[in-house]
Amino acid sequence: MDEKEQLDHVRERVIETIANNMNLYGVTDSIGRLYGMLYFQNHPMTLDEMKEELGMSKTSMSTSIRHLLELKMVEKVWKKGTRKDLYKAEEDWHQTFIDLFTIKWRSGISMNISAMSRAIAELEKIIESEDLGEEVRTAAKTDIEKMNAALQYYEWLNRLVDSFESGKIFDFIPKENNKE
Amino acid sequence: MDEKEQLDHVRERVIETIANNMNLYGVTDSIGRLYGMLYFQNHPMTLDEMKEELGMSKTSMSTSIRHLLELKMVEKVWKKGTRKDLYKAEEDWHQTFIDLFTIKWRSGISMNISAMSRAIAELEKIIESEDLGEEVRTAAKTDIEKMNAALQYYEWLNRLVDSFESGKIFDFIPKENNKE
DNA sequence: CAGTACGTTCAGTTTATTCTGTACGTACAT
DNA sequence: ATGTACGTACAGAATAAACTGAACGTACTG
Repeated sequence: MDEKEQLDHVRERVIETIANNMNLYGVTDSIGRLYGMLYFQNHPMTLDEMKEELGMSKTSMSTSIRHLLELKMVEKVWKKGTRKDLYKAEEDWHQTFIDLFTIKWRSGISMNISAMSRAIAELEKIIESEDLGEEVRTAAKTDIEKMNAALQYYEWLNRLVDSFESGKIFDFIPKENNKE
Repeated sequence: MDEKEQLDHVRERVIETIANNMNLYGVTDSIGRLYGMLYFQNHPMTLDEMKEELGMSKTSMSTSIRHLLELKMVEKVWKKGTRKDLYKAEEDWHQTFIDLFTIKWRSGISMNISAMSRAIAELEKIIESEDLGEEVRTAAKTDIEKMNAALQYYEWLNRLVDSFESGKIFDFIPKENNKE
């Protein structure tokens, strides 16, 4: 068997594994495959080249790349002389991981925090009502407790994401493992 | 307006927010809603009660609960006297977060690590071939480099998940925030 | 000013996922 | 044993997501 073929075959298998893994990040297989392909390509690619390489429509390449751009897994590259847009894969996966978390989680967290806070305030107002059945008051109180617990969690999560974003997480879990 | 209604309304809104957020964890809306509902219910529930409460089929409840069980977001509760299965929501969200990560990521990580390792070994074997075009050799070498970088990332991720699973992450990011 | 080479929007189609109702198996009760 | 109450497998229907090709807008080219 030809070595070039072997090489391609190994590459493809690895790309498939990467794509598969990227499901965990909330990314579809085909977008994952696109990323994997770009990662092993040693030069930025145009949409047409991607389309060619993956045998998919240009539309798909366009939307997939946009998706990857939003997640900062891919960046646009400028090259004079060509009118086509060029894209390359972000190579630092630690950074990719962090960006992904930051982008996807941050807004969700803050939405939850504000929703919980608002809800707690409303429940506290309800509790103040004079004419209130005892069982309703108890229910409101336990709800408030649960929401406070949730709030505490979201704030913890926020601090976790902070430590990702600032890179401080690497003080705690270093990129290089010295231990073994 | 009746206070009981208000209470229910607030609760529902919060549940909706939670469900929405759980998308980030790779869980569908309706499963998220089921979890949220269970979280605010102050007693374990049967499948029939859930079905009633959410207005969905019992089949859905059964499969959704199984899903939540797998993620350890819900646990089965025993109560003598009834033949029905009872389920309650895991209340500690920090723990839930950790379990989720551990369960969903661990296997993916190790699959990737082994896939990468195997691929690297194969490429190194290819490089050893005497009759090998120079450009193929170079390509193989850069691929190996990229795979090594990926490997380093996965090992980092594994150590991160370790710190979640062991609870050591809380030494670094404490559950209670003392700072502000 | 055409003319061409791009990327992207949009509507329709295909494919995958979620949801439901019926049917089934098991375990307990009588 | 017979009946009943439960959870779940399974197949089909409803819903959502991914993918495509044609049409469009923009920007560069001659």
